[in-house]
Amino acid sequence: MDITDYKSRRNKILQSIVELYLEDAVPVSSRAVVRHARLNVSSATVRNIMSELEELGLIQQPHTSAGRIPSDKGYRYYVNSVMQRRPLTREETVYIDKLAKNWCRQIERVVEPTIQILTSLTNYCGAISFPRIEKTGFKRLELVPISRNRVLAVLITTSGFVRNVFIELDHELEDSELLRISNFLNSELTSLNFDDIENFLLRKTLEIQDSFYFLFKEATQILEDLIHATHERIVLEGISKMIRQPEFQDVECGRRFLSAIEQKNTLLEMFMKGAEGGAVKVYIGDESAHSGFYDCSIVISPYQVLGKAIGALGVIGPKRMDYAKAVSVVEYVAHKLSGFLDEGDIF
Amino acid sequence: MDITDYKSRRNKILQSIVELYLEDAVPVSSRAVVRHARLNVSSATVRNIMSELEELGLIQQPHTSAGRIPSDKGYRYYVNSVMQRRPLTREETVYIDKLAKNWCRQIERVVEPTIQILTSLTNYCGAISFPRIEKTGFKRLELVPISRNRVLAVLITTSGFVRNVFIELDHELEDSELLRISNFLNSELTSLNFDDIENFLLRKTLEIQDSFYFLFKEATQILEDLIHATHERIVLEGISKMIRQPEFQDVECGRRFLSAIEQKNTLLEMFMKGAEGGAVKVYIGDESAHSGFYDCSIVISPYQVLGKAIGALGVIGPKRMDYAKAVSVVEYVAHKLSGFLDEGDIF
DNA sequence: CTTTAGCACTCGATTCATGAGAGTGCTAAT
DNA sequence: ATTAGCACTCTCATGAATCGAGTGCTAAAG
Repeated sequence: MDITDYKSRRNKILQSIVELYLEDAVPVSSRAVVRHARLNVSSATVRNIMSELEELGLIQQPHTSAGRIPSDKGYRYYVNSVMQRRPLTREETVYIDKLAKNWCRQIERVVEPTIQILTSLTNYCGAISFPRIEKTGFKRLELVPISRNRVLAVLITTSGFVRNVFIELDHELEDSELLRISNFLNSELTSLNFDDIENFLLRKTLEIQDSFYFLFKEATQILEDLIHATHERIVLEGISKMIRQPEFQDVECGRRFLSAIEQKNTLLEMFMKGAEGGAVKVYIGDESAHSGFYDCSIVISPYQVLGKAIGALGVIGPKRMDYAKAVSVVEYVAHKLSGFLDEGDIF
Repeated sequence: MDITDYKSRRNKILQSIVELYLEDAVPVSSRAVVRHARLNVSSATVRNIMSELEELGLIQQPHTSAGRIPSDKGYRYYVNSVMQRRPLTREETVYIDKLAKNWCRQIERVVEPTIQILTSLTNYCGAISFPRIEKTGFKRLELVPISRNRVLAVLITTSGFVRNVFIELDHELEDSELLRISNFLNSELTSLNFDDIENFLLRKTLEIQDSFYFLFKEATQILEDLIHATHERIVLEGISKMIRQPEFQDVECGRRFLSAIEQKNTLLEMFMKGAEGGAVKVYIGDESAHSGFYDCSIVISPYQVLGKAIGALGVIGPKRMDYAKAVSVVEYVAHKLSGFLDEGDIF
């Protein structure tokens, strides 16, 4: 038996351990591996290999004379090198497509069906961060005069989302002046990124002619207010499904988890990080930096508009999660959502 | 000793039992009552009265030779007849006033600080239902043409909230026609209630002159879309605080609770009911109709605009909650929020 | 040299008995 | 009507005994 055969058998056994543990949340014995992996060897042989795997730090024993469970390192190795991508089943894609029909150009109407997909299909917590307006493009601005020095600013982004904010102006403005501002911005900024817009405005401030200066200052203020109006947000659901997972039988473990997911800032930060780069990311246990997620793993994918990540979505499950399935679902949903957002050009 | 003295002593003992149980979540013994209620009688006397209270169904024993805990009926009696209103402390009002400064004319910006107040001050779950637009008044409508047959409708309500929706028109409309529609609606509907508006439109449909008919139909469609755009919603936070209460030591109990609060529909329904009438309502255990809340009590108050309830806010705590405090906090916050909404006339 | 049958050993989980302690209910005395 | 006193009940914590799943090691077999 040459070396690759030998290695592949070891992988097979690791795979069995991960998958059996995923099913039952009970330490896996050598006999169970034999049955599951259909290797034509005895449990004693498997035991030998298992102790190698343990020396490598890929699996561990909760106590002598118990079966083995994967270590964090073991999960990592499994995800990187052993796990096989499992394509979604027909039912799953049908279900996703059905719920995705409910998406429409209103943030809440995107968030809710999406989370529903994630939680129902995985039975873990589903989460999605709101699209970051700075990463998306300017489409159109309307200024509705409300009273002497109060204006309702309505902003439409390239992906078709609307954001509005009441603005107190420093000076009273004529309706015609308001119109001049919005015309100016609409002509200058179309399709610019908000990141770029802030630069653009700064640059422009220097070269602007005097008569226009006041208006321009107001315009800048309005845009700034709009861009920073809604602070970043993240929504998460499916707690009750998650808490039914056997690891949360332990009360303390459950409480730790609940505290962790209520810290929306930390969660959001993690999703921001998950939105960098293009691919699905998997954080296993401690890798997610927040100690409350020690027993969990997180699968995150960015979603994009015109190739630019503007947010992230994913699932938070027990470390013992069905990575293959989670990755497939998250990936597919993110892809589909990105497609939807790209069609946002409704003009 | 005459009968009222006798009754008052019984009440005092019930009160002690409720309050001691509130503190420690441990069945209350006769000795503890003696100490707490400062009655100049022996524990044996208290024991006699306690067995009367038990016969009345106000308290119960988890098992022979344990102390007593209040029954649902006991809590009810306590809330109705024994509990003394406790005014908020200086710190509490200061805290509330400080957070209420963050309120502004954007629903999310009202919801979040409010929930924060409720959860921090009570250590239970805080919840608030979104304002129901049907119960509030029409202030202003803007129609922004987006493309040939697509319009962004922006609606401002009397309490200063904004709602917008994209509308696909059945026919292409000129900008001037759009203007005519919005002018018409703005002049006719000002300050009408949305409930009334739907009637008004129905009535008007019959007497409208032909030339205007098409526009009018479009207008009706737009308003309908706006009114029903956002489905009712409710937000709840503070789960991790709640789950730290000793009754949720029991895993099953915690899971039941978590399942219950994830059923947003049921929760919302309850809050709708809680928004009827003007006063704070207390639902104890089973009274809240949803079995998942069997171990919980709910304190709800409507919040109003111009005397009309448009939503509800409250806390969900263990049955063994500090009713006096919860009622005070919920009442004060609801009152303050109503005041804020009444100032919504920003024109 | 690899594989395996066999067996002793380990350790968690379960069961049962025991005792302590908290609290009651009842009775008889005040 | 109240209370001291006491027997009784039930939970909870502790510890011993047992069971069984699973391992690691050894020696034999392929």
